[in-house]
Amino acid sequence: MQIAKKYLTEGLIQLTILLSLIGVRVDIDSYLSGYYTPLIEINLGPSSAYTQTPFHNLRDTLDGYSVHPKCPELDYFFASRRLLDEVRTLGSPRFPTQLSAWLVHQVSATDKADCGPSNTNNTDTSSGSDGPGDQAGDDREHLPDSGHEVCQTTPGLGQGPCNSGACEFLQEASVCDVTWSSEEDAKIKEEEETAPLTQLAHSSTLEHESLLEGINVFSDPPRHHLPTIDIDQHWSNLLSLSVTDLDDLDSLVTERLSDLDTDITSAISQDVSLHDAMVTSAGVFGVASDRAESRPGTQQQRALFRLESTGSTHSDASPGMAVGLAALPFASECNLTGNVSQHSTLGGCLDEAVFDQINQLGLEGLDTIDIQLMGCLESMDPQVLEDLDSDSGLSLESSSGGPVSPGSSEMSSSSSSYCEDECGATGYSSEVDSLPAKGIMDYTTTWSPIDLSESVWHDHTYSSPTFFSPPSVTLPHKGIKEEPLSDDEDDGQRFEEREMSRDELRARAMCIPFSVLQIVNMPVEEFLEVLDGHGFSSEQVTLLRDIRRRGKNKLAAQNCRKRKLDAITGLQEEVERLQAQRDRLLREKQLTAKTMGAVGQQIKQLTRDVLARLRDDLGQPLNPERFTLQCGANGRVVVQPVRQPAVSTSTGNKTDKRKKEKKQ
DNA sequence: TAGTTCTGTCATTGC
DNA sequence: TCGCAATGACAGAAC
Repeated sequence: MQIAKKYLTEGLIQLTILLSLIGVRVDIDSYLSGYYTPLIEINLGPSSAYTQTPFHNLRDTLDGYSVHPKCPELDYFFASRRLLDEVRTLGSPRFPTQLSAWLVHQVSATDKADCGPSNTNNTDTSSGSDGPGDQAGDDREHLPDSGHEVCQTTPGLGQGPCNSGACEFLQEASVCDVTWSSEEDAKIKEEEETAPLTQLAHSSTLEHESLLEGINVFSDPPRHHLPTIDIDQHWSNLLSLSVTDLDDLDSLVTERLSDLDTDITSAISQDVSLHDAMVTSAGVFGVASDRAESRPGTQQQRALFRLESTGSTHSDASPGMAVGLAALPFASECNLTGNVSQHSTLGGCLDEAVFDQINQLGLEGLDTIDIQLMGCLESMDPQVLEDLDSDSGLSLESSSGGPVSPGSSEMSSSSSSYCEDECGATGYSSEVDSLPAKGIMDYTTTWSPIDLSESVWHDHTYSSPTFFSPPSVTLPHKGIKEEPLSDDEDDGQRFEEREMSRDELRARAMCIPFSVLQIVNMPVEEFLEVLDGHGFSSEQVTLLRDIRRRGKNKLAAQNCRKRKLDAITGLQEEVERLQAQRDRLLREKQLTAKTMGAVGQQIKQLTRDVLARLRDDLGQPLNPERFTLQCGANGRVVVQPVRQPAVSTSTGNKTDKRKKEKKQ
């Protein structure tokens, strides 16, 4: 029992180490490419109200629309959300590995029979249907064959010792990545057909491998199944793995891990609670088990509840930490583990380790955002939450004209004038900013605590527009704040006229049948054709040219200012980085000086000792003040007279010595 | 009321 | 030569 305890404790320490590594080493591109689909499923799925915000999808993926990459607020928000999402996404594919390790002792041989002899990822349909440990269920709930996948992916996690994902992980982590062969590639193609079934279990392994090796292997397909090994071998492999591959482990995590003690073993002894932990945690990641999450109607509620409970569980952490923690896969598991009273220590350690790592990544900003978001979410009905989730994107889109959010249809209907122009010819961003006031007032009010639409998301999207904008409006930015919309049409018209730009008014006054956006954005050839083909007067032509010039210059100015701000920001970051480097070098310098001083003292002492043992021609000990030891390049040590420093005060002594030497 | 910030515009330069 | 992007400078509005 003692041995088992030791194994389990150390093994869990290693698992925690791996988790901390997960928290640290996040490869964005890999996730975007390798896990893009699950990411989308997770974030767009209704089961996770917190993760539904599709901001990370806005930039590059939606119908040619993209938020301008230079928008600083967007950058910050996207970066934060993306990192958070990535960390959160780690849960579904990675946790199976951890779960497998936890369940090594749980599943008996009978389950093995359920799993089938050859397929390590089959299994345990009961666990699959019931969902313990199944994180893929949520992702695939929306899929027609979700149940099937759940059954088959889950097993890989909860299998017996020989087939557990831990086995695979252990072996693959230490061996497989290096010995990846073409033969396996062939198998990959076959298995890619059944990838949804096996990839989940494998993905965790792959990610761990990548973490260990510092290489992104997310494109790796599922591996073939490895032979089984016994539990002792698992743990020994795991331990050896840690020794060889985890040398660079963060010391902080290691310190935290030292706190793991009896609670861990007791936690390990309760596999059922771990199952439950995985089950309940699945909702957060969008990965569900059928048992716990089979009722779709309760999913959002469960997710929300889980978020709240997570925050309450970690009372020692800041609210933001707690909230952010809920978004993390391991965090939620920790939380759930902590819900089982005996596991609080482990959960706390994991949480702290993970967040220490995250904080080191500079993700503090996540807290502020997520605090606000969760502040809204927690106060709402789950059903409303679901809507708001999309609205969170909408508020962004409302400023950017993006088509993503469900509310966009409403937005476009009410303000189609600009939304048709997905270009984001956002020199006329003021128009876009006014959207919330027109079309989505309800959403705006709902999101008032964050109020992204008002001031945060100034959409200075300067990307070249593909245009089409409706005649009217270049609304000055201030327009939104000044004038609440009136339902009265006359008031609306007057408001519109009042908010029209000067050029728009001029164009209308000159009977120019083009909007400013059209004039500005149309290709030069088309513009020239318009000038020639419509029989405009010289005044009209001049106005058209001026409007086009001013419009383009306006965009250019916005671009220019944005770049300037970016440059300033970059320089500030560079300054901070250099200051930190300077401080570090100064500390190193001081340390080096100290070391040199100590070594010098040692050398002096050693020299004195040696000289004291040497005798001159008269048999007298050598005076350490007059002689010193010099080590030559060949390694020989010779005794040399001390050179007197050429100081003015010692000139007299020098002359005396010279006289003495001459006499001698 | 002065200072700050934001935005639009003009003039200029270089490609 | 023309179109355009980039940018400095200025002015006006809003806070």
